[in-house]
Amino acid sequence: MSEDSKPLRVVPVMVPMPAERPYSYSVPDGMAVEPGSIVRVPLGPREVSGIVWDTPTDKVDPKKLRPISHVFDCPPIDEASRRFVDWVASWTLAAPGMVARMYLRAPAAFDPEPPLEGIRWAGNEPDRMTSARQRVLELARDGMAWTRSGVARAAGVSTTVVNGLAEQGIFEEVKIPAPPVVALPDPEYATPTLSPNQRAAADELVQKVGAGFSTTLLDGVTGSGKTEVYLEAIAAAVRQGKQVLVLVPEIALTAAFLDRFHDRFGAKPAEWHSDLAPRTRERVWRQVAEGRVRVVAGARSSLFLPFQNLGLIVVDEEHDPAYKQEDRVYYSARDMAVVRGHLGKFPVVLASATPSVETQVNALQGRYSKVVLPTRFASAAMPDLRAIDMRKAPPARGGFLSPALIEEVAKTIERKEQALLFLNRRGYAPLTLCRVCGHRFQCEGCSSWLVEHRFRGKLVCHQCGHNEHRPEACPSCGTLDHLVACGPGVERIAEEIVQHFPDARTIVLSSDMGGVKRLRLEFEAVANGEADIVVGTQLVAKGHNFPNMTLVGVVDADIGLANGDPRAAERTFQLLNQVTGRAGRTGKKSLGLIQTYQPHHPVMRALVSGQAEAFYEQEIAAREREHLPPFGRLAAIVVSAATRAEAEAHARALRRVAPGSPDISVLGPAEAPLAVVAGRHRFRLLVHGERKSDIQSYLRALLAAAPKERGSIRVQVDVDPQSFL
DNA sequence: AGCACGCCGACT
DNA sequence: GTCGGCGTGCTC
Repeated sequence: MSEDSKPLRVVPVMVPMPAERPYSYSVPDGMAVEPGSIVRVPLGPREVSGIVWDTPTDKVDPKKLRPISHVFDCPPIDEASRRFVDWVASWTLAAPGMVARMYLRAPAAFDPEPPLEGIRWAGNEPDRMTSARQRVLELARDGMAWTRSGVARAAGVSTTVVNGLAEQGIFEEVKIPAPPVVALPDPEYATPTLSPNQRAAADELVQKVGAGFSTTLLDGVTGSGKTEVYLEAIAAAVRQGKQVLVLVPEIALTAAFLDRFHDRFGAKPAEWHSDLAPRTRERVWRQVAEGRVRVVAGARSSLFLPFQNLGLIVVDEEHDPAYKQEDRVYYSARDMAVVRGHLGKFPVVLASATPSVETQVNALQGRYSKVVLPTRFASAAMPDLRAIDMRKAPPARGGFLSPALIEEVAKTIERKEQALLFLNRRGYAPLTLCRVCGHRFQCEGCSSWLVEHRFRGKLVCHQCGHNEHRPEACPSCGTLDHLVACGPGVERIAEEIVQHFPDARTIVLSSDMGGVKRLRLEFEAVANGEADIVVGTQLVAKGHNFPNMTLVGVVDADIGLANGDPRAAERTFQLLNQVTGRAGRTGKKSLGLIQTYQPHHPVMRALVSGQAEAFYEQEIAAREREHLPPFGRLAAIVVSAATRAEAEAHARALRRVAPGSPDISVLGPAEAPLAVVAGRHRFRLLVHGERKSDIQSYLRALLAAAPKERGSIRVQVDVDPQSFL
């Protein structure tokens, strides 16, 4: 039989690199691949993992074709996920290969988990019986398979006892299937008691499960019981045999959610986030792919897990800025969750007490359904909120806390209740300067001040992570002991608190205090009453209930309002609403005090009066007036380079080649507000279009006409930017 | 993204 | 005279 009579089978494979289309590979005889198969392919001088695709590619020179080297024994990436990759790539202008790469983040999981080596009682008895042997055999005699260490631990003996028995042929070797990372959730485990409002809301969500694509905003104040409501939707999906994804903005803080889920389903959901141990990470990935994991609670990257049968996504705290990824592929996990639901023909629930303006408008205009939970559940009362006008009630010299706030802290701890002071700034002081020569400590690589972290004795750049020892003498004039810290961070507030309340137990909670585990322990300790006063960054605003916390003080409510971000007011409202909502979650009388120099600012008024509607109306009207999202479209183009001149020249070049358009305009370039980050100088262009403009096509045309990115120049496109730094 | 190839400075 | 810096180009 002649070689060339066989038709050569060629398939497209999406490889994890910035290629615009899949590459073509030949399939060796006898190899079975299908769209979605995960394969190993040669790529240049190395081998990489890729996904067999199903969209046509350009004709490739047959001489270039190379064969697939290996097909993994792994369930294929499903059709909906493949279309999702295509869609995300096309929306964000990222290379499809780079989006596909996000599905391939657990290479060790492409092969099946090896079964555990186990033993089973073979029916024999040992020559001599000891009490330790007796205990092992008591367990093993029922004929169940055990691991050696498992039966040893259960019997309270050392594994040498088990091995000794094994040597005598008491056991037969068996393979035990790899155990599940989490138990199966049981939707009938605990039927919840819901208020009439919650019941109605839950019913509405449950109806949508299994009924095709829909997006629903679940809008309810902090403490109204949103979680219980969407857990019912999850139960419905699980009953239908579907997989469920719960997106959470900050997985480290979801211990409380995991517990509530366990109370409802008798098992925890699988977690997915960057801080997982590698082994766990692989097992979760694999078991999601096999459909063994039913429910995942995860950070935004869990959108790219290999679900086989996804039937519901819940986006908790949908307004949270942490859903926006701003490296490599720039995407909004909230928006992409809706896309994923559309492609997978299943419902998406967006939950928030303070929905984003975009989501509000989508609900108002009927694109999303809206389910409202108006009141706090059961006994939980809303905290009494008051603004402290810092112009009238200034703090003592050198301090940052007004007497009114300090007095309330005193009363709170006297009642044996807990107080929370919130300041969204890590470290001790955001700026250090020399009182003699005025020298300011700045990062060498960034246009930002170094933040003093007194606890660690370091000056740290919050932009690039650079840190140095805090010197005794000014590096500019050499004067000793004349460096002065300017402004407060949480550490400094804690210092002030300790001065006022030396006998109280004060704790600082900040994201720079270690990994997920450490933080969870700290939160647990606070919930158990092991602290009287908590000083925390925005970490404390997100999703943890402290039942005994009856006072929340916002140290500087104006922090987020100063910058030129169009979402500044909205963000501040959301954050402060969330943090003040930490108070009084179990019905005790509670108080929220907001220190501000702008007590008449619309944000403060909306917070104090509880009139969120009026505030949102204003925000929505302003967005509409200025044709800002969702009434218009935005994309940022950030040009960075090793020198300011290169970055500026290239940014200007992009501006020059920008096509004319009746409905799209280009603003800039302007130097980015953070002009230098990690040694790279940055210029920004802002592309602004009308609501219906095809901004992606416009951007593609612009980039196609752009001069080549030479030298250190990099161009990054951010469609629907959330940050304007 | 990763990797090799290729052309200019300080060293065993 | 070589080792190695990272600029440029390519990967089915």
